[in-house]
Amino acid sequence: MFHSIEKQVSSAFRAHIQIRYGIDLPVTIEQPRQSEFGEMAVPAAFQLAKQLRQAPKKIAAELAEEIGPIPGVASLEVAGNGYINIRLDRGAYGAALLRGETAASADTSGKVIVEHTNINPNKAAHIGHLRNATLGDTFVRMLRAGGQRVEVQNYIDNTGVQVADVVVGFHYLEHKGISEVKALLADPAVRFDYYCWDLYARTSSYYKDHAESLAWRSATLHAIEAGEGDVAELAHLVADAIVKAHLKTMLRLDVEYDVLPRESEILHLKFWAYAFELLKERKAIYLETEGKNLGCWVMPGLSEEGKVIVRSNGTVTYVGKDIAYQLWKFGLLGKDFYYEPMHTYADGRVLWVTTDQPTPNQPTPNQPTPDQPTTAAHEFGHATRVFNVIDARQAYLQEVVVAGLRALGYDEQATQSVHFNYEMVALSPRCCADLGIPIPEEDRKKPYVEVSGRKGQGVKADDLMDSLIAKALEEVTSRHADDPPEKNQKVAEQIAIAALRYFLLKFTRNTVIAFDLQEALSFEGETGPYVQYSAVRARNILRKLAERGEQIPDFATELDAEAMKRQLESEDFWQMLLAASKVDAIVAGAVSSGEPAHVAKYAFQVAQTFSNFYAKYPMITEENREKKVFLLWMTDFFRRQLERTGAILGIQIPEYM
RNA sequence: GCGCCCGUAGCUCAGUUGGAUAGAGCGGCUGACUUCGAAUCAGUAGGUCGGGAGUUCGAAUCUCUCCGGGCGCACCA
Repeated sequence: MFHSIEKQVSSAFRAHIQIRYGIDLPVTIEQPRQSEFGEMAVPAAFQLAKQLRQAPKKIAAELAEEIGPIPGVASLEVAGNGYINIRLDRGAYGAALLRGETAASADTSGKVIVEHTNINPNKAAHIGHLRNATLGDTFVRMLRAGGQRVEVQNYIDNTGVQVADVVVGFHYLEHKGISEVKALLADPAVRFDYYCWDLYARTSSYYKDHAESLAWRSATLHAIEAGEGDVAELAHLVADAIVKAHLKTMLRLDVEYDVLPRESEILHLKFWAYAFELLKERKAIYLETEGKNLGCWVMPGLSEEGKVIVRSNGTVTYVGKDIAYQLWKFGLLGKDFYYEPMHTYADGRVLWVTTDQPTPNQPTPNQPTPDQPTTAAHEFGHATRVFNVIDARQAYLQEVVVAGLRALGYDEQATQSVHFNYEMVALSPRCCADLGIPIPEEDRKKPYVEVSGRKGQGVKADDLMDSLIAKALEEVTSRHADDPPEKNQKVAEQIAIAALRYFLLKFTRNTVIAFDLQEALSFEGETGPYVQYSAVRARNILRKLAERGEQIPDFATELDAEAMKRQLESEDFWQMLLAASKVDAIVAGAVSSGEPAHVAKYAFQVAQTFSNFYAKYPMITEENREKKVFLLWMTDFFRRQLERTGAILGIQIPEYM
């Protein structure tokens, strides 16, 4: 609602300025610092002052005088040195919200691909992976809330060094073959992803002590790349099992995907070979004839020596494969994967995985069948914009990929390739102490410490969630001893996930998170559970009313524009309603700035506003009928807005708290 | 050495893309549960926005410089 008026005001000013001064100015709308100044402020006069060489105050006066009526706006006034402050028509605003007007603006500007999670399938997920997935998933929800078509991809590097190292562990260190690993997988007492976590650490440390054993790694990599033999089969077995474990972990957080493109298919379907020809043909890479990169295919430009794309032994680097993959995402490769369904989510959405050959009797994504209803357009790739949610430390490699697109002449796609970067999750020294991770003396005073996955250090995602759920269950049970345990369990899970997601989202992307277990376990203050608690309280009021034998009023018939106007004369009510009605504006802003944290912050603010409202205005005992109905409507409105905003953050509202 | 990021209240962080009197949570201190459930609310203390210079009507935000921290710059990903 707020957002649509904002857009109207902006375009009205833009049009007027165009006619009046012949200047095309994209008019921005700000929020006045003080609420007494009104609901919106237009600083356009300041920008015009430079070009017109006139005092901003004079221009502002002209604009305010001449612009004429704008729907929803009650008055304009010039303030300060040249601000135009805008007051909204409160009655009309409230009445529109009462009617439930929603500006459903479907974005038709093509499809967006968001690639996130991308965990190496060789061990259990850790806290850093959760930041990636939570950021990516929330951004997807934000885009979808704005009407955007989004495809979620989770790239699986099932042929890389990390998988090879675990295979080395099984094969050379533990002398386990396919049947032994299958036995491990079948053993309910073994958590395979945790097992691999430790095995990977053991392999890494073995390499360190026995440098000659690195030959095992390259032998394994070659076997995997060739795709034949027991070692390759073992690698597939491990990677597939770990991918399933990751999907399960992510599902606990309500994170879902549309398709899993796998590196093995990029290799087998010769995506790289095609991209390689393209790069050579368009002179984006050259064969180095001297120096340390002798015999390599190199992309020039980004660093002094250039970036090696193809090694002197003929194998392709990760960046090379990523260029091919990025081309495919934009539909520029002229090749496609084959697909098969891998999993069906609770809402019927199907998760597809790539394969290297057509699977008989399986519906393919491009040919939906009657029993395979089309929920999204069943054609993967062909995006107009691509967001790659990847750790900031890989910025250089992402630049190389984009430079590759540009060198191939795909400037448009290069600009539409966004590295959605974020800083790492480190651990606070206190947290390391809590977890028994040894840290060097000089690190104890640092705000955070980066721990090593190779050493098997870190916080496993599932362990963290388990701790959060245990803590939440304790809290829930202490308040609801009479409720059935399975219900309390469900509530505890919702609270734990909300706490976790909110914790990971409240920091802006370029802030290093110093993870602290005690802080993450907190359910008070600026946390996910606080947001949930507000929504639950709003719902409780309406339920309490029914328990007292009162009907929930039919708001639309009992309140009209006049009643709204009367009630909203109260500055307090007006400010509260205003705060709660800005979801669309906030989400739109957060999408353009690429900051899910802004949505999290807003959710907290709305929750806080409601808590304040709740404490200040008892409503069940309110005697003035109109006011009572209004208060109840406000409560219901808050509830809806909190649920909506929560849903965008992936936070569910529990039945009780 | 080159490149990118960061420095804001005791702690952890926001700061609407250059706007009006710098905000929040935690922690501290005062208060509020017989009331729609206190995972809450009200109040209070706490700032030379790392230092300096510049750009202009206007700077936490842009430029330069210095100080302090982080991360990259592989024929790893």
